[in-house]
Amino acid sequence: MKNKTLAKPGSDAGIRRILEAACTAFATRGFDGASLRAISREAGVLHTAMLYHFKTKDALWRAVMSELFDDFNGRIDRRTEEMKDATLDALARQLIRVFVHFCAERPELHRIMTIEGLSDTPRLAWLYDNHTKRLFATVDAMKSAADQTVFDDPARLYYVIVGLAASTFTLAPEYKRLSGRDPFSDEEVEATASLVERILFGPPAS
Amino acid sequence: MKNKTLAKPGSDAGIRRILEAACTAFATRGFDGASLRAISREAGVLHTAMLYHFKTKDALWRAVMSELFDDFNGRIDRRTEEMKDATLDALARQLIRVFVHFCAERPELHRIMTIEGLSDTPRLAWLYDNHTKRLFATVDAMKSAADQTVFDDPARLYYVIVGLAASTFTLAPEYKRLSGRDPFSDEEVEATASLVERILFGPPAS
DNA sequence: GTCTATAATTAGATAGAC
DNA sequence: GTCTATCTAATTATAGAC
Repeated sequence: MKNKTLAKPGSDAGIRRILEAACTAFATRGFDGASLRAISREAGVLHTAMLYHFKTKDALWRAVMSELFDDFNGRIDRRTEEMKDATLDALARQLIRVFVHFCAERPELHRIMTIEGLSDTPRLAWLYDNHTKRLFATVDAMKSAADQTVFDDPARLYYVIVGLAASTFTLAPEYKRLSGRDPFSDEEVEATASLVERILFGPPAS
Repeated sequence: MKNKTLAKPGSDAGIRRILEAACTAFATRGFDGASLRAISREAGVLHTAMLYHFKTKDALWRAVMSELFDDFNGRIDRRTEEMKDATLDALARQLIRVFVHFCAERPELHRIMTIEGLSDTPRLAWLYDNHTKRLFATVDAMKSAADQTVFDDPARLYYVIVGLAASTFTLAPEYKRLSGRDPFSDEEVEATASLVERILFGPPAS
């Protein structure tokens, strides 16, 4: 037992704070631009404590990505379960909305995906094997709900969805300058969701 | 006159090689990830010679961006001049194709725009004031050619165009893994151009 | 204009006391 | 598990000989 206090010093809350700070840092400054020292300062721990928990910068980055994807996949799975009796068209429209709302709530995932997709690194290979493949499969499952004469290829459909659904959130600082609006506001998120839904599946039936 | 030889040692060709190497480096590894020493090694010059010509890393980055945008704007202006007697619909379709082909030929521009759009830095402010505003104006001039019931907002239209036209080239390493295809091949570039044209303006009249 | 040398800072990572 | 101290290497940038 030893002197087990209410909350272990930095173990639990500390690790969560580290993951949060690392997530923000990797998403805004990229893997190279984010320094372990800056992340640890933000999280309020020493950078040596961070290295004790995560061994290397690479391992910290992978932990961040796994946490983000677990969150996303959980939301997709729950909505799919809720809609198990619905038509494919209704399911696809709902999953697109889950996707857009996730991009708005946690833009870090697609920011990091965008940064890492730019060049062929071991991190991209790891992402592809561990997470991108599954995300792609989720998109692929929706393909027959979209207009087959326009979206005939699953890889292209994937980039249409990501490009349309994520870009105003991913590039929020630029979007704010261009539009004068906050892409994370309720109205803007809804506008994004309807735009993507309409382009992919046409006007809603209702 | 002094001893002016045929080609000055590194002035002309050297500066072009530096700009090329810097362009590639900034686009694949980001501003922070691209080191002056790696760029100079790639360009075959000493990093001190580079600093002599460009003073700072920031100034080198701005020179790269201005060169890229000058190239792009020149192509848009030339095509606009060539089409001065055409309908707006025909002009808009042509400009979209210029845009897509430019993204395929020089993916570095939108790769760097994507990296810099992620967070609010002095570089983003500089980009916006010096180049993005004009690019946005070019897009805005095309807006009445698109379906007004779907693309009612110029800022959203901008991100639809960029998201659709650039993403397979910008994220080429990821796209290659997902699709097994080379996005820069003639067939893929044409497929991208037709997809964007179709989504924005509908099936071609001819 | 080019090169060597170096300043000044920061990076990721390790060792060892506690 | 945390903290101090430190190692090695890399970074941007400058000074000054040629």
